[in-house]
Amino acid sequence: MKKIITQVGEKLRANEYKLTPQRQIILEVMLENKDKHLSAEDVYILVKRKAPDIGLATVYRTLELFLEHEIVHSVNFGDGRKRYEYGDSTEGHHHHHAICLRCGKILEINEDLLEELEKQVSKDYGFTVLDHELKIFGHCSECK
Amino acid sequence: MKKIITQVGEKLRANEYKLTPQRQIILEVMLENKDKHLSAEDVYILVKRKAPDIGLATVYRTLELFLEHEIVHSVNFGDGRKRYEYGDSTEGHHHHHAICLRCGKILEINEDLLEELEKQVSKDYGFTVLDHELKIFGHCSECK
DNA sequence: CTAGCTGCAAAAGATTTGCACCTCG
DNA sequence: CGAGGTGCAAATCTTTTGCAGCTAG
Repeated sequence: MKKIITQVGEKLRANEYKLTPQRQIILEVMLENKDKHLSAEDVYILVKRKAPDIGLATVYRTLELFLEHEIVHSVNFGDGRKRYEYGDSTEGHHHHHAICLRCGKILEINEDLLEELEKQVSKDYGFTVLDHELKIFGHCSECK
Repeated sequence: MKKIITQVGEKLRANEYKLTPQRQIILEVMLENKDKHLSAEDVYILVKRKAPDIGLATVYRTLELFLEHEIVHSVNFGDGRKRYEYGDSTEGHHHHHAICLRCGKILEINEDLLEELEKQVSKDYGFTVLDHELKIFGHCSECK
């Protein structure tokens, strides 16, 4: 994990940004909560435990910064808040989400069977595909 | 269109809801703007032209009511507001969206090549798929 | 040093809610 | 008539912004 923090620091510095203690702590929290789809507020609460003086605005600003630098990516489950997850969505190891409409549980789907569809779309619409996001709605094994 | 309005009226009445003039006008606007991804505010502006006395709260309440009764469905493009479109997403004629990251244009993708993936997901995760939503990000033919 | 950061509080947007009055069925 | 609807304004919730002081490099 130390290594990742150093890498991120370099990535930011290469773009004239600084790796402040606050940013480092937010990064740690994101790393400790992979696959958790944290909202800005969630991150704020977790970060507060390590650094009580941090401000909510800093969390928002940092997450947006990380988003631009593809350190995190975001998903929107339609519940009125943006959620963030560690990892670059353009690196190809993006997963999809299956959302249970009864219990609200979110499963990670790690298969990527969309290549065919992407090819089709670039052919038919002249669209260069950079990323995709798939949400599947239904009932999980426990709820049906 | 008259026919659709009557059908919706019956659907609502069957559930103890009323088809008021306001709701009817909102429905008309949705029908006249299929495939347009209107935000609540967009709908409000369009509805105002036909019925200037309508309130924004009514538009919100009505769209949520239509959503529950599967008269409209909603999409979220991550721009901080919910968008609505006429049509039931569970009927199978859902389309997908290709979003251009340069000009913001949204293309409708009408192919449905996700059946394979859905089968895979029900097999591997015991998840009953009811609906899905796919967004593709990239550059459209004009922007690349 | 100084451009970039931070915390705080205020502002901005989107959506929801309380309430007194109105209306569909 | 009465349950459900409506408009309005106020309230709520998430996210953004202005600003004076702070700090990484």
